[in-house]
Amino acid sequence: MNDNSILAYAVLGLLQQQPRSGYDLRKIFANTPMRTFTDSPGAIYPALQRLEKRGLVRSHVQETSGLRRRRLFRPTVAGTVVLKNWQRRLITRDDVVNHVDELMLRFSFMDETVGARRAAQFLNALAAELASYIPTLRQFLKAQAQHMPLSGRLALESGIRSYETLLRWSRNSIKIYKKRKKGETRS
Amino acid sequence: MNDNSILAYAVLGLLQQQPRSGYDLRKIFANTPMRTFTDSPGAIYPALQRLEKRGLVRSHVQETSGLRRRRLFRPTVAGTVVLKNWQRRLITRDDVVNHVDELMLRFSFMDETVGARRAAQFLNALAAELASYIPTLRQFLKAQAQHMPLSGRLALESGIRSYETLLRWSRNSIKIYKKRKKGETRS
DNA sequence: AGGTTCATGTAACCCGTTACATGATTTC
DNA sequence: GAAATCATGTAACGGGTTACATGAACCT
Repeated sequence: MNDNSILAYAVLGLLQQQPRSGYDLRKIFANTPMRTFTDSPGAIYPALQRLEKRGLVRSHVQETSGLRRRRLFRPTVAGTVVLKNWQRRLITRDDVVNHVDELMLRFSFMDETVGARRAAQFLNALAAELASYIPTLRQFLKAQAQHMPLSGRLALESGIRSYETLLRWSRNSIKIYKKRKKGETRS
Repeated sequence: MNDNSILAYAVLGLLQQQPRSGYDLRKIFANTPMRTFTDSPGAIYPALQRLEKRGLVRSHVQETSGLRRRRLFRPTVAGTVVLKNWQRRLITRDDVVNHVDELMLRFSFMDETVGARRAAQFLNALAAELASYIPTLRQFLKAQAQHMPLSGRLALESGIRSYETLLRWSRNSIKIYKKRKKGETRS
């Protein structure tokens, strides 16, 4: 079977927090910083149907009195497993080059699913991959700068800075997890 | 007719620099920081066919002696117009939220197509849109932080920092364009 | 002669986009 | 009772992904 789409994983992560309807998900994708995901019904409802067909979520119509009919979805045990396995995948160069958004999505639900220890491990792996990737970009820029127009050079510089910011963020976040761990063992 | 895909615009921009074959493009997408684009033949060759069907590029087989046959593509006048119009589009909130990559691609060929003045205008518009968008993210984080798990908070913080870095980059780049302009008028 | 690289393609599949459609419930 | 919102769907379309396929030229 195929891998789930990134939208499907976003849905699975949100359902992990609490049961929600398709419309609930659409509202989240429309009104929060998760608006990078589509809130189109033509994407959400088919995605939910696929998840259910694959046995990763279960749904039943809510039949409380006076309310509009809502189909509530919640993850199955298999769905939770699939979500966790996705989050625990090794971080590859390809992830860093082409799928940073997916990496951040994997991370954003980690506390609630695989726990703080795993989250910190994830950050360490991410920092390592970034620390190895960034120099290759800097090297390319240095070698090619003279042959590139100003806008091209600047565009590349922008990409590099973005990765550097992400590296600083991940190192800083690692510290925060360490601090919190200390606080917990003491209390 | 439909808009061209972002891959199609990347191709069009590269052909604007010099005539290239599908294989040339694949090598660029495989071996340079433009590797965010696919180098799959199943994407490149159909994209070139569509561009030709739409009259935006023209191709002819290179018939030099002793070489492997190569189909060289170059933009038509219409293709150049379409590329420039795409680059000159107004920057929207939606661009900043969902299509930053496309914005950077638009910018990266600007010197060679619409010129330095337009590039500087683009940066000003980008900085303005970012300066208006970032506070809404900060506000959301402040309001929701207490209801969010640590990893969720951090993921959002990462997104905000990325936008802040982009804003700093654009302001810095504006300065560089101003400096270069001064130098040119003086010389 | 055989392997590698060059070079160009095709076809099935998946899924997000866009647009349309329907009806119930709340609100004024 | 009209408009807005809630809520869930469907269908055509486009284009990237994956995998397969073919053959010429170059290298050893």
